[in-house]
Amino acid sequence: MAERGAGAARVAFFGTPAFAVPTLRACQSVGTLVAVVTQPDRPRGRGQHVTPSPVKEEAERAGLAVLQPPKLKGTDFGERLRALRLDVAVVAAYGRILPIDVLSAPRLGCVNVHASLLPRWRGAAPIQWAIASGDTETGVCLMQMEAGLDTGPVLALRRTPIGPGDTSESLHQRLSELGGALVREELPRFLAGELTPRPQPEEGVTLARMVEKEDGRLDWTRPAVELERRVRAFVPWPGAWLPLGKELLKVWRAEVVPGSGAPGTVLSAHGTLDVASGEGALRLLEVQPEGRRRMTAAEFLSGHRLRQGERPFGGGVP
RNA sequence: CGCGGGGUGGAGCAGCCUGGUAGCUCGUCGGGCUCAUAACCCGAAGGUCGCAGGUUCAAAUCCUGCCCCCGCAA
Repeated sequence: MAERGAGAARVAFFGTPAFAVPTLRACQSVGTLVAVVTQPDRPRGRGQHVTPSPVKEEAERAGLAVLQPPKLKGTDFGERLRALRLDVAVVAAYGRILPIDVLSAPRLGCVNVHASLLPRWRGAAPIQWAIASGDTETGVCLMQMEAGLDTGPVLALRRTPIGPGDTSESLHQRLSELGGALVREELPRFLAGELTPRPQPEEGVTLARMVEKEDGRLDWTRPAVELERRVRAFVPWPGAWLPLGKELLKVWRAEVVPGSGAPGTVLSAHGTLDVASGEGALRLLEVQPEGRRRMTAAEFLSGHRLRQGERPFGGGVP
């Protein structure tokens, strides 16, 4: 079989959310995109309108063929991919596990763009858990996929620091672009056989499980530093939140301040809203009651008279 | 037609069920008090109650339609 130049490489792309779009564009610049695979249009958002994925929208703008198989496992999809005589498939946040027959369909297999420094944060929500855990550095990995979840050898990576002001939104944005750059620069080298797959070490494996609504609940018995990280980690979804009467109060921005008291106790309600935690206090800077817009703590306090010593947000201790 | 909350002086809210004088906290302006202050006192300005129609002697309030914002869900 004759060597093909990188520009002629036959590439398939698997991806779904906005995170994957820069990588999709990178693939276009590296080879010939034979197929773009994304999740089926689903009811989304308020009103539950059936909406195409960001990747599908981008692919259609570019006039690329889009495939939206509802199922991969136990179908002939692997076979259909094989028929495309692919050199490689690039996967970025596709959102489904690829079965063996799909992974082995391209000549060089499938490579994945993963938003963490593997083996740390394998799994669904690496960005959120990196922030929530207080990591000071993260990055993107280009890895060779195998049957296990994010277990394959790493081909190349890019690092980026996590700043004290980073949120999942800002990191998401940065890593998304870094992922695109990674593929644009390293995929040609992979195709040329210039990259050495490095197996992931056994040490340091962590799993970034999918984030649930409940993960956003602020537990006042925890240290304030941890609560503040959750605020940044779970923006924009599920958001850090507190029960307030029968409703939810979302916390968009907060900072750690000195102070102590029974967890959940309001320490200050004069312009600033400080609440005692298990260690230190959390100053709520920007909040959002259900059905209302985001507002500063001072605005919130104008209409919700809270007093020092109250525990309006649940105690954290039953 | 997925479920639900909301749009009231500059800000955040109450009032709506049970139509009948536009209310609260803050801010703004003027004055006073205090060594001082997130303090306190006195006074003032500022509102087509999202838009349009309807019912009524009378609509922020009841009915209909529309616009906009948001939570749940994903």
